[in-house]
This record gives sequence, structure tokens and C-alpha cells, in this order.
Amino acid sequence: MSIQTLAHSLGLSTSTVSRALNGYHDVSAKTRSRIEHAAKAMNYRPHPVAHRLATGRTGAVALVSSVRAGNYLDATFAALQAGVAEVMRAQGYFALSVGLPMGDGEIPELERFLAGHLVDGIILARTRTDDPRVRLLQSHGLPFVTHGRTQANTPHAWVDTDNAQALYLTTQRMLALGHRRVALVNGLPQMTYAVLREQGFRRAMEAAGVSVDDGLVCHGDVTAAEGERLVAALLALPQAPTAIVCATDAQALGAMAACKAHGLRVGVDVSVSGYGNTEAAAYSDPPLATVDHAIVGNGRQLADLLLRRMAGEAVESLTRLEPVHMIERASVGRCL
Amino acid sequence: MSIQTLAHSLGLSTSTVSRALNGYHDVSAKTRSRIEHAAKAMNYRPHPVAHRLATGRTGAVALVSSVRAGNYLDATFAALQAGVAEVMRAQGYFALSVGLPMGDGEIPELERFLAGHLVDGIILARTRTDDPRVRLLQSHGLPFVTHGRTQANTPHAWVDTDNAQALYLTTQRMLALGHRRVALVNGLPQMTYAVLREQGFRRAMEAAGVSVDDGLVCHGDVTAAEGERLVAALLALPQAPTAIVCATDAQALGAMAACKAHGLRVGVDVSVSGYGNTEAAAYSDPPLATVDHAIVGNGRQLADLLLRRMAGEAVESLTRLEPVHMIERASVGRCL
DNA sequence: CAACTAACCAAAAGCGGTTTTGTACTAAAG
DNA sequence: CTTTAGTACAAAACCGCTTTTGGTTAGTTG
Repeated sequence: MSIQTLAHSLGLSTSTVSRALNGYHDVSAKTRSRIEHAAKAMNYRPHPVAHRLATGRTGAVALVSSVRAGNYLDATFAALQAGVAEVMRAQGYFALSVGLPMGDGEIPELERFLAGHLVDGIILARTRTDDPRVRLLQSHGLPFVTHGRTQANTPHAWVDTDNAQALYLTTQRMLALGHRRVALVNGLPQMTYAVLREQGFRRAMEAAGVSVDDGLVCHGDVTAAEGERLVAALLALPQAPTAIVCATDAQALGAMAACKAHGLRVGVDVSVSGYGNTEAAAYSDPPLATVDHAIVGNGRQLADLLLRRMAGEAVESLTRLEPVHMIERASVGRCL
Repeated sequence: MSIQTLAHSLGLSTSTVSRALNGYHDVSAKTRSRIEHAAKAMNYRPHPVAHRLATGRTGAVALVSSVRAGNYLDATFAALQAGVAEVMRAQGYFALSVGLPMGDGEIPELERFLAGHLVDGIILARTRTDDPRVRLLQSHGLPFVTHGRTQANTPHAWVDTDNAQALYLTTQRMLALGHRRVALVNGLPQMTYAVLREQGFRRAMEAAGVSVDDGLVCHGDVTAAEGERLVAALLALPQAPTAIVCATDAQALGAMAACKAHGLRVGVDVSVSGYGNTEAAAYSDPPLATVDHAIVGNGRQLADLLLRRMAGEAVESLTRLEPVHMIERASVGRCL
């Protein structure tokens, strides 16, 4: 069912059919409706590949993220994808997600993907402070939006949760409960969100007039295993922390395990908070205090900004800082 | 940088260049190497869209799954995607993942996706016993492999974990520990895996000569909230179970919470097991016994079968049942 | 009534490749 | 020496659509 057979069956030229279906003006109303009827009746739809070759547009966008082998995309990413897909679908676009192999293969693979002309725009997740993927996208020219900021000097469109505010809130809460030795278990420092979370942490400490013990600030993978390892080390210190603010719920689950292994009651002897409002956090024992960052909404925002970007809006106005709020649960309590 | 400019700069025709680069025989070795050198030097790569229009091949496959609003893809899906991508990338394919909106929009959206000619093959995750998506794919003709089986009478390629064996093992273990009132908290019955898990459960009970109390078999979403709800109901029964076998780790986390709320010590007064070997299970309190199903390996198998399918192998030989094993942890213990 | 303008549609040229068909030329076979 | 077969390349058709260009007809306008 090509445009040719359709045109032929109507006794018209393909160009007239094409122009009629694409809303050009130099087709009489009568002919247009005749064509539209026939198209519907014969269930004609332009072949997307041919359409793409002629127009350059693909009707799809990609959500790309780098994944380390053995360390897969998590529920956060999935929720992001859901938000993106929802908005994109409403506009007739497909939202595909693709994973780049973290490490040496990352940039070549992204180049290969870009060269593949599979999509009209890209949403890049988990940006880093100095992100070669962003530089590649900038030089390539394909419209893109990042989730999370970079520290690149050339501006680009982004959506971010207010990481600094989030950790400001949780840290402030710990301080309000009387904690003074507050530890930060953070993500890897090359991740922009980790930098921002640390800023929020330090700002809260400073605002309360409590000096930060750099020995209580540590970095690692955002996994439970890593959280457990880091917190076990913190608890072995001569001056162990009484509160532990973690960069993710997964780390916090590990942190709680380490505390228990050390004979501490979480929420009583030691307070622990997470980030992400995952289901596992709600059902941990004790329930884990966390930060809700409405990640599906972030996905919707990302899609919205990408659509605007593809429509040609300037990047300068295309940034969104999304609010967060703390969810208090029994894993945090008053300092003994 | 099109094939035409390349051909022109070499003083050859585009057809010769094309045939040389595609390994046809009627190009002299000298001309071929001259063309290959020039192509490399000028960094020529065929435009994928044009290539696709001419050949019909796209160089990408999709991992598709239906997602309910608010109930996103989980870590299992992400791990699957990682395995698929790994194998596909090695063959030069992209592995894209796309989410269909569960419900009425599901089939139209899949149709739209198929009509989009974006991929050469499809991997369908989370199959149901009677799956309209499978029927659509079968009628469409695009090569596909499902993760999980259906009960369709027309055969298709599939990879599945041995769900029945998994629940046979966990149930058997509960029975070996002296439990007689064993409950099953299962997924929704339209999911094939839920049917198979229930089969394994019943087979183990039967093998031990213990009759199944149908009041202790329940179904629901595979979330912690649902697990909690279902188990709270089970514990309110006059003859409450002493062991609870859950269909997923998430349900089991909810189940454990319900048990604790009921004043029971998990692993002592009541035993709980999960499925999926997630990190949250390893770090729950007590650590949750679970089933490891090597899901990344499943992804690799899926990719392998899809490649074979795309190469034209018959579906009959393209099925794989992957082994599982139980991971015993403190959430299960001897029946008091 | 000639000239001009819309309105409507067809023809043709792209998009960037692949594949079929055609054509010189060379070399071996009859 | 002619036929046959094989080699190496070019020309052209095609994939299915969009868009530019151009031409015809009818309806104003001066």
C-alpha cells in the first residue's frame, strides 16, 4: 500500500496525493476529501522509512544512559522513561531507551547511535560534571536535553531535581534532631548530582554552625553493598557519626545493615536517610526516611523541553529545576 | 559525504562503489582497495536511512514491554535489557527498549510501532497466557522472541526461566523445614509465569503429600504494597500459614512487613521467601531467601535466539528453559 | 479582448543508497 | 578465427515519499 497505488487508484498523481495529505493549499477541498477518504479506506500510511529519507524526521526520540556491566538501570530510570514516553506518545513520537556501555566504548557507541539517524532528539540521563557525551551531542547538533546538569561552560537544555535542596533538607532535619556528627555517604564525585548533594549537605551544616568533619564524607557506588562497606568503615572510626545521610535509598539500605551489624538500633542509636523514595525504602525495617523527587514528572518535563528544543527554542530558556520534599520515617530519630 | 561524492571523486560509478563496499565479486581487487581506502580517508558511511529504505534492514531490535501507569519497569527488566544489548551490540545491532501503555492503548501502540519499521526484530517481555501482543506479532511476520511462554497454540521462539522448578524448590524447602500450612502469594493469573509458579508450588506440595489449602493461595500485583495487603489478610485467617512463598522479592518485602506488624518474627515464627534475587532482598531484615534467575543470561539468550530467528531458523528449535537456584537466607527457618 | 491571476494538478527531481541489467573488453575454448 | 565464457565496470531502475517546477484551465481585470 504505497502512495503510488493509492494515487493510481484515484487517477491522480502521487504528488497531489502527498500534498493533499500533508495539508498544502493547492488542492481543492473536493479532491482532498476524496483522497483522505480513500486513504482511510485503504488503510494507507506513508512508509516511515521513505518518509524519513525524504524529510529527515524520524518520529522517535531516545532516552540514553550509560550503564556499567553488572550495574543496571534502576527503577529511577524506568520511571523517567515512563514520564518521557507519556508526553512523547501524546505528540506522536516514540520514546526509545538505549544503554551505552560505560567506559571506553561509551563515546564510540554514542557516535554510532547518532550516525544511525534513528531519532530526532535525545534525552541524556545521569550527567556528569565533565561529560564527554554532552560535548559530543553539542558538536553533533542533534537537539538534546540532559537530566541533571553538567559543569560545561556552553549552555544546554536540562531538567534537574533540586539535589542541593534535598540534602539541605535532610541534613537540616538531622541537625534539628540534635545530631552533630553527621556523615554523608555520597555518590561518585564525577556525578553532578553528587557534587550538588554535597553542597546542600555542607550548606545545611554551615547554616547550623556545625563544622563538617571531612572524615565523615565519603563517596562510592550508589549500591547497597557499597553503602554497607562505607558505613562499616565510618562506624569503626573513634568518633563515629550519629546520623548518616545517604545519596540513594540503595546505599541507605546497606548503611542500615551495617549499623545493625554494629549493634546499633537504626532510628534510635543512629539515624539514616536515603534518597529516591523507592518502594524498598518504604518497606525496610525500620522504614527509611527518604527524599521524594517525583521522577516521573521529571520525565515529562524532559520530554516537554526536548519538544521545544526540536521546535527550535533557544537552550537558554530551557532549564527546569524541580522541587523535592523529604519523607520522614522511623529511620531517623532524636540524637541520644 | 554521500556515495555519489565518493564515487565521483574516484571517477567511478556509484554502483561500483556500492558493490565494492558490499563485498560483491565483480570488482577488481585493485579497484576495491582503492575504494576502501578512499572511503576510510573520507570517513564515508552509508546513510542509514537510505540504506534502510533500499534494503529494508534497520540494524536495531527492540525490547518491548507493557507498563502500567505508575508501575514502571523494574530492575529485572533493566537487567534483561543489559543482556540483550550486550549480545546485540557485538553483532552491530542496537537494542532499544520501548514501553507500551498497558490497557486499551497497548495493541494500537504496538501496531504503530511495527508500522514504524524501526527495528528488524522484537523481544517481548512479560508474556501472558493469552497474549494479544503475541498474536499481533505472529500475524505481522516480524521475527520475535518472547521472554516467558504463552499458552498460544501456534509456536513461537521463547526464553523462560524455569518458574515451576523455582517454586518447586522453595516450596520443597519450606516443607523440609516442617512447614505444612504454606501460603502462595502469586502474581496475577493472566501472567504465564504466575501459572507456572503455582504449578511448581502445587507439585511440591503434592510430592510431599500435603494438600493445598486454596484459601492460602492468592494473587495480586507484584508490588510490596500488594504483598503486604495479601499477607495481612492471610494472617488474619483462623488457620494462618507458617510459611509464605511469594512470587517476587517486592511482594516478599511487603509480606515481611505484614508479618512484623502482626507481631511475628520473620524466619522464626513465620518463614517468607521471594523471587528475583534483588539487592533489596539481600539487605532486608532479616535477609530474604529468594530465587536467583540469572536474568542477564536470559537477556543474552533472548538476543541469541532473535538473531537466529532473523537469520531464518525455524521457531520450533528456538526455545530455552533456563535453570534457577534458590538462595537460602534467614527469612526462612524451621517450623516451630 | 488581451493580460493577468488564482486554483488545481502532473511531471520530475530529489533523498542516498542497493540491485538488476547492460556493455565493453579479455581470455580461453572449439 | 569465431564462439564462448568470464571479468570489470557503468547505466538505469528501484525503495516510497516530499518538494520544486511547470503547465493548464477558469475567472478576473483593464
